[in-house]
Amino acid sequence: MVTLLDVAKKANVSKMTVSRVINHPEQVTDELRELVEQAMDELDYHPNYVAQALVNKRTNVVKFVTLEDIDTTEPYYMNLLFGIARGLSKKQYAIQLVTDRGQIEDGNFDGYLITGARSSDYAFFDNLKKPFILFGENHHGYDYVDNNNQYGGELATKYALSRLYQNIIFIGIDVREPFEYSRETGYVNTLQKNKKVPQIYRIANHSHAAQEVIKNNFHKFPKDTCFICASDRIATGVVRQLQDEKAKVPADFGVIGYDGVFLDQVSNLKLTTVKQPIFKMGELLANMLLRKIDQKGSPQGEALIKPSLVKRESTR
Amino acid sequence: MVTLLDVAKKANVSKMTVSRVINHPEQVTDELRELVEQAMDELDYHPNYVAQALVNKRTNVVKFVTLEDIDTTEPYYMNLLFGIARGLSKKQYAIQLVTDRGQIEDGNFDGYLITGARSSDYAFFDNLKKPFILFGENHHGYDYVDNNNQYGGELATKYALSRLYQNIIFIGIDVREPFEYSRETGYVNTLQKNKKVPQIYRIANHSHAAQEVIKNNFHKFPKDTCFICASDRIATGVVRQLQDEKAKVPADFGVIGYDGVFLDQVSNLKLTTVKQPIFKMGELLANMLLRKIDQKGSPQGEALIKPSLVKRESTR
DNA sequence: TTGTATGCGTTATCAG
DNA sequence: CTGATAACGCATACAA
Repeated sequence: MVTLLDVAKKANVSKMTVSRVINHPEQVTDELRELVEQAMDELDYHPNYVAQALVNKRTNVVKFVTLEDIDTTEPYYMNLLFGIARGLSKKQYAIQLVTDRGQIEDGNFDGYLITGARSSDYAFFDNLKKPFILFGENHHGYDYVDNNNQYGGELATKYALSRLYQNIIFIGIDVREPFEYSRETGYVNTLQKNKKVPQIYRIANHSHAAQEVIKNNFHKFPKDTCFICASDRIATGVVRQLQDEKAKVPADFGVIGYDGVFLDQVSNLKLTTVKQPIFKMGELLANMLLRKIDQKGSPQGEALIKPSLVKRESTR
Repeated sequence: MVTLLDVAKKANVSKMTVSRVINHPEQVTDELRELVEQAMDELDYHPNYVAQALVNKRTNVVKFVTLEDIDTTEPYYMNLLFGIARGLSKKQYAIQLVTDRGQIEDGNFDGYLITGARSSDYAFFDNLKKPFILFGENHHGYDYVDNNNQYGGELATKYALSRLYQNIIFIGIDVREPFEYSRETGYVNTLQKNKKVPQIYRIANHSHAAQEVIKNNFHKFPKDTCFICASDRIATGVVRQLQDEKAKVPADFGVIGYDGVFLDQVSNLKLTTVKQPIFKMGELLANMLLRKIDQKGSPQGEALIKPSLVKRESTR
């Protein structure tokens, strides 16, 4: 392994000069700097992150915590994780996935990335001793990253209107969480502006729950109805049941999903959906946490990223 | 932060004794050992892994490399990753996900976990300077973990026979890789033993490719046929197309998938499938790599885990 | 601007 | 069996 000292010898300087070239290049003369940089190149020097970490009282590790009890096979999270990994890689940070709740405080690490947080978890956050960023909007002052859920709701609703569907119904998730209300708000606002009456169903986030609600209420849905769904899971169930009812999708009935990860593409009909830039969100999440760690825990605020509408086969 | 020295003071010993209690407890008298352990308890001492890593010339980081060009949203890998995380957590190891091929040698780490390797990658492995374990069978002497693919093929085929399907057809993936051949071998052997003639199609691993092959050949398939598929993706497509052909599944046609992660449950018909214990495989993968690192890279051999058959709605 | 000394928390080595 | 010392690679504080 090539160390600072090796470089220092080669460049005929002390190892501190080398260290400075790396961390505070402005403090060293151009002449020496170039000499040192050349030596680093020739020796293919790479800093030892472990040694840096030790002296900086850092670990270069962050924990990824999934609070939601969900199926971790949900592809959604895989994308997020890769985005996070990308963000962390710039500073050579590594991830520990927390699989047991008991591991949350275990070991050495510099901070948390937390996903699947519910309002009921807020008390828990206040006891955390290291900096953290949430994935998912909240309005209690915790730093977070999310897609702009309200904007997403608007996007879907406006598109349904533009395709001249006459009745626009929202099929939401029955959780009392900000992300859900924000999507609904985007839907409601847009309808009101267009002098239409909002109509909302709230169900469990499963395709069969969606099938159920369509089955039970199908007689109430006139032709030219578009369903704005709060997730692709729900949208998949809606499409499936509409087809079972021999309804024509997308000619008579439209369906718009939300998320745009994997599920939207395995559905029998490729879904029109509000796509979250999950990878990018993961990257941002990582960047924010690293900055927060650098700044010794100072607040980072919120970061909302705009989702986009992907037009496919479930709308006309 | 509580250090060795703090514990040492409290226990009135040198820090070396404390260190020994942790690493070589047999070298210290019972009396002192208990004293030290008590002090550690009272102070809630936890070793600093970074300092350990520095002195041991370790990093406590392993890289997770996905060579396959696949959609990283494939849920399969999420489970694997969580299994790996579990395995690594015992020694407080962290993961770096490699998203760019260029990052493979970047930074400091102790070894690799490699998935999605193809035969064409073998040359690449020989240049790796750190220990690695492959996920996925190979027969070139590289250490690996996989499910027992041949056993899985047998399992599916035997079950189809036991359900009295008369024709049993294998829909495989058109890659020349050991995992595929092993699954096929399990199928072929079982049929031969039962004096039936094997029949194999090989297609791309996509549901629409599966739909295609069923569509084009449907007239050749008599009632009482069971399709043994090399993946749940393929099985999903087969089911969908059979339904489109108005064929009765599972009464007249059976379908058995392979993998048992996520997809098998979102299919319209819940799939009978050969389920891989992915989480466990991930854990094993981590354990093997940690052991290999401990043993300075000595060979670990292969680890085959038996898959199991999950009986659901796509077989009678 | 550059170099020297010191310490981060741990473990190996060797002395007692 | 136990303790003092040095070392891992780097960065901060201070001196030159």
